[in-house]
Amino acid sequence: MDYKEQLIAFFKDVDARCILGLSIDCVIFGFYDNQLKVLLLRWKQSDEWGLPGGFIYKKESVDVAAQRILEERTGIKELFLQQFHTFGEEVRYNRAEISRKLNWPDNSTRLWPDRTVSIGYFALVDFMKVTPTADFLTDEYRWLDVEKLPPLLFDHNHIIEVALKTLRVQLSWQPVGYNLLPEKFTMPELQRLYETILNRPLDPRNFSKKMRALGIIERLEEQRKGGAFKSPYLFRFDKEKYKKALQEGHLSFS
Amino acid sequence: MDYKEQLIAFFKDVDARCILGLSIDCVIFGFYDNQLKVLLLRWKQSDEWGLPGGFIYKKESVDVAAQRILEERTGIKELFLQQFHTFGEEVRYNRAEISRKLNWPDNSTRLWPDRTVSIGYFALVDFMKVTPTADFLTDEYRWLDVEKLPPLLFDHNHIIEVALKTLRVQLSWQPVGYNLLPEKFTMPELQRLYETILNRPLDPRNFSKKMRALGIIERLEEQRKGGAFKSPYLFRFDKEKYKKALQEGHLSFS
DNA sequence: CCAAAAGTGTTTCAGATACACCCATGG
DNA sequence: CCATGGGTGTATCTGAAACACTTTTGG
Repeated sequence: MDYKEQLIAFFKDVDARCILGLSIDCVIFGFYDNQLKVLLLRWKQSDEWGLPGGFIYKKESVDVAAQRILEERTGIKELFLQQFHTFGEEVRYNRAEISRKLNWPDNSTRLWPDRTVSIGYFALVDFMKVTPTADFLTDEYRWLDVEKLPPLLFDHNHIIEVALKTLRVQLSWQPVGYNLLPEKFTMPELQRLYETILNRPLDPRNFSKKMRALGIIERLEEQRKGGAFKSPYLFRFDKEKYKKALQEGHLSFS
Repeated sequence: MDYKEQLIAFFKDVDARCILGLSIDCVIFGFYDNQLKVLLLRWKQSDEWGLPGGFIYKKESVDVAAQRILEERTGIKELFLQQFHTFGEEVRYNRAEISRKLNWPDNSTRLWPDRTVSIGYFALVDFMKVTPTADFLTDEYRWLDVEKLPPLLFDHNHIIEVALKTLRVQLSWQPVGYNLLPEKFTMPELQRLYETILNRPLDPRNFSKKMRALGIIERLEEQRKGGAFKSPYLFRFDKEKYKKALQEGHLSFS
């Protein structure tokens, strides 16, 4: 089978097994190199990038489908995953344009629906624990800086914007640090994470004071060596206290 | 045509004009008699109540569909309307049970899809400005107190709960008072509204102080007469200042 | 005159902000 | 020894919370 035939078979299969006209798009956030990153996939035979996504089986809840898609793409089973918006614009893409951008044979989009409503989920993952895997339609993945995204396929730039906005608003009651950082981290790393998401600088004295006051992290004896400067202490989240603080609505930065 | 034939024709029409397997449910909040109310519809030939809802035309954005459905049910064109969650459980209703509850003829649900994903919207409306209208499937409407709802059709109790939770969280940055109250209102009425949504009492001195400090309302010379007690002053929102305060993130009750 | 609801000011406390210097490390 | 980033405490301000009595009205 050549690619064209494979594509047609793929869409026939989707039509048979999945709900029509409804899809899921996942904005997978990671934190690395002091930058907030999004996992993106490059579509086969093209230079076009888009979000990981997929379809919902006829007998499968939407949440489970999102989890499945995420696990397929990242290999992570337990992760923070949240529905944030459903995108239902009348025109979310131009079929001819997509066909051209993706270098698809002319009639391969016949089975592609006229319009698709997409349910957006965002996930927070520990960059280091992820082993990204491309799907049938794509053959390369990359973590891209949220602040420096190229034009993406479909309305994916818009979807990422909405996800980011949601993340900012929810920063006060979501376990952001817990999910985006490795087990051990330094105070400046945690601060950088919050600064990146909020997109503004925070005072290191006040930040550290607040984090320590909440009692959600514990300082380890270890220090991180290697930089040409004072070795920072390592910290670890106290999972229980973190959850409690979130429930009680602390962790807000106004 | 008897009801059975009408039903079949109705669903055939929906199938032809609308997106399959996707619907909209609207939680329409109103405030009256110091209680937060939801607009519900009674389905024809039954005693079962459910939320106003509808389907999305093939060439229509989901937001526009929600607006259209709301206008059809309330007669109001400009209203506060917001998508809050998409409900995609694998089993959101039992077809046989629904058929029985609604006293539908046995084969009338053939055209009814196996499962439907529903996009939830909530609206805040001025109770007095609404002239509710039943739709094809229903023949009576009623405003019910959110705290005293009977078991509703489908997963509508759950949908209302989620809407209410969202409303509570967003109370700090949504124009709740502006949309739910009539043009002129008293301070105790406004306070009662906030108390009802938050489901806890607020101190009248602090409340009034805060509202006045924000400068989003203006006191009129008029007073409301009629009660066997001191006549309260009437207030009116300063629309511009209200919007500004919301944008700046005031109006939070912690 | 009495019951019911409206109206109003001060004190206290907690959390947020502003702010600057010394320390440790590798090169 | 120097450049770089890490680490820390105090004073001030703002907004939230607690709290009780007087006024008006209709019956």
